[in-house]
Amino acid sequence: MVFPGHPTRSRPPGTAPPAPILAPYARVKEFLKQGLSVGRWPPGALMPSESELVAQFGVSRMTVTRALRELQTEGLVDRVQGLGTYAAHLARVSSSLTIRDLHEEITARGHQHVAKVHLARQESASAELAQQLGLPAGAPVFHTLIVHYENTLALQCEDRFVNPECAPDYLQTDFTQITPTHYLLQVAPLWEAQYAIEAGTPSVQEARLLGIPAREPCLIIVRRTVNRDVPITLARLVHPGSRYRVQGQFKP
Amino acid sequence: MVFPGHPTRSRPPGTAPPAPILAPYARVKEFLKQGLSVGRWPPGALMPSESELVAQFGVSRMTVTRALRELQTEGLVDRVQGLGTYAAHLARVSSSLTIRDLHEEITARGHQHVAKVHLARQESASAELAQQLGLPAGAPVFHTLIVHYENTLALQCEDRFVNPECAPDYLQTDFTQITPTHYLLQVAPLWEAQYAIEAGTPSVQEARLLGIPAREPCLIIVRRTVNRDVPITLARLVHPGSRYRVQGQFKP
DNA sequence: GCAGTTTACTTGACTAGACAAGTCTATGCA
DNA sequence: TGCATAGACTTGTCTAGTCAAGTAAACTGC
Repeated sequence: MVFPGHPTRSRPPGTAPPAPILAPYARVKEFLKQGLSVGRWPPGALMPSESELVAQFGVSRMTVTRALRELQTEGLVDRVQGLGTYAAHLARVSSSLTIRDLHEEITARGHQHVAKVHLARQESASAELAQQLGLPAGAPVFHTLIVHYENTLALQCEDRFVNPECAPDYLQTDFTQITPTHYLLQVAPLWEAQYAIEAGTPSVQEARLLGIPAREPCLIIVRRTVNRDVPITLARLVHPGSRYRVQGQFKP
Repeated sequence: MVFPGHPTRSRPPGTAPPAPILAPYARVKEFLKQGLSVGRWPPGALMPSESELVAQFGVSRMTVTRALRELQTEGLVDRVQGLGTYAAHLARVSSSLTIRDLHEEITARGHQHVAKVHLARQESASAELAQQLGLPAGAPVFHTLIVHYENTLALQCEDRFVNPECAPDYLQTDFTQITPTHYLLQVAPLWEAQYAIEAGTPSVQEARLLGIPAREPCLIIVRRTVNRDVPITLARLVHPGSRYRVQGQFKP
C-alpha cells in the first residue's frame, strides 16, 4: 500500500504555503493547535483560560469561546466548568476513519456499477435476528441478497435484512437501478450505525457468488443501522480481499 | 457478529426515555434533527432560515447560529452564504468510524498486553520509503518490528518506520514497556493519519511471528502519520483474522 | 484542628445589536 | 433586447455585556 507523496515536496522549494487571512476565532484556534502540536501543553496540562486569551488577542469572549468549543468537539482539548481547559490525552481519544459509499466509489473511478439480485423476499425472523431488529421473534422481515460488480468483477456480496416497519415498500424496489443503501436513505434519511470489520473466509455460497476461491481472504463488514433508536437494517458485506480495501483519513 | 440488543427493549415497557431540560440552542438543534429524521426536509431541501428560527423559538440569532453550525459540522446540513441552509445529501457524506488503541483495548478486557521486540535498528531508506516520509533517498530511518500479545496470543505484528527528525531517541525506548504509538504521541502530540484496511494473507515471516498458518486471512492496516505536514511514521499492522476485528460507531 | 462559608475564578449559555459578503430578483436605462 | 444596478434576503463573524453553575482555595467561627 502506497500513499500519495508528501504534499510539501510537490511545492517548488523556497515557496511558503499560502497563508489566507484568518478570522479572529480561527487565529485563536490556530495558536492553540500550534501550541499543542509542538508540545507547549502536554496531554493533561492546563491551557490558558478564556479571559487570558481575550486579553492576549484583544477579542471578545464569544470569539475565544468559539475557538475553544471547536477544539473541544475535535477532541483536542477537554473543558471542565469551574476548572479550565486541558490538553486532551490523545492516546485515549477514539479516532475517526472516513469511508466511502460503494456506488460512489465505483462511479468515481469511471467504472460501471452493476448489481445482480439473487434473492428478495419476506421471511420470518429468527430469535437472534428479531432481537437485532427490535422485533418480536417470528415477525416478518425482508431479506435481500445482492452482488455488486465493478464492470464485470464482483466487488461485494450484500446479504441484508430490513425492518418492514421502516421500509414497507422495500421489496418493490428495483435494486439493479438503486442500491438498498440509497433506498433506505430516502425512507429514513437520518441514521447511525454500528460496525465490525474483520478478515475471514467467505461461505461456500458467497465464494460462488463472488467467483473467487473458497479460501481467498475476504474483508467482511457487518453493519447494524438505526434511525433515532429504531433499528432499520442489518447487513453483511463480503468483499474479496484482493479487490477491495477501506481507505480513509484519521484524525484525533 | 452480534451487536448488543436494541436499547429500548431493555427499558420497562410504558416508560419514556428521560427528557432532560435542553438548552435553547439544543432545542433548536433537536427540532431540526427530528425534522431531518422523519423526512420533513429531504436531502437537498431548503431548510428554515436563521431569522425564521429566531421568530419561531423566540431566541437570539447567535443561539440559532450555534445550533445550525453544529449541525453543519456534524454533516447533517449544508450552509451557503447568500442562499440558505440545505438538508445534506447523506449518501455522499463520508462517514466516520471510531476505532480504538490496541493497548487500551487489551487492558480494557482485563487482559495483559505483552510486546516482543524482534528488530529495532537504523536503516537506509529505500526510494519509495523516503518519499513516503518526506526524506531524501538513502536517508537514515528507524525500523522496528514488534509483536503484540494479548496474554499469550499474538494479536498484532507491527512493522514500523520512523522519521528520525521527529523522534531522535526513538530507538532508545523500551518498547516492552511503552508502545511506539504512545512514545510517538509524546514526541509529537498532534497528528493526522491516512489509513488503508484490507484483508490478505500474511508474509511467511509474519505468519511465523504470529504463530498462525501461512494461509490464514489477516486484517492488514497500513497507516501513515503526519504532524502538521511533517511525516512521522509509516506502519504495517497485521492481525490474525480470527483474533481481531475493528469495531465502531458510524455517524453521517 | 476542623467544619462550614465566602470568594475568586472558571466554563456554559444567552442577548441584542452590528457590519460584511454572497446570491438572487426586480427594476430601469440604453 | 440586453445589461447594469439596487434591493432584499441569506449566512459569516464579531462585540460587550449578562446571568448561571461548578470548583477550589482562603477565611471564619467553634
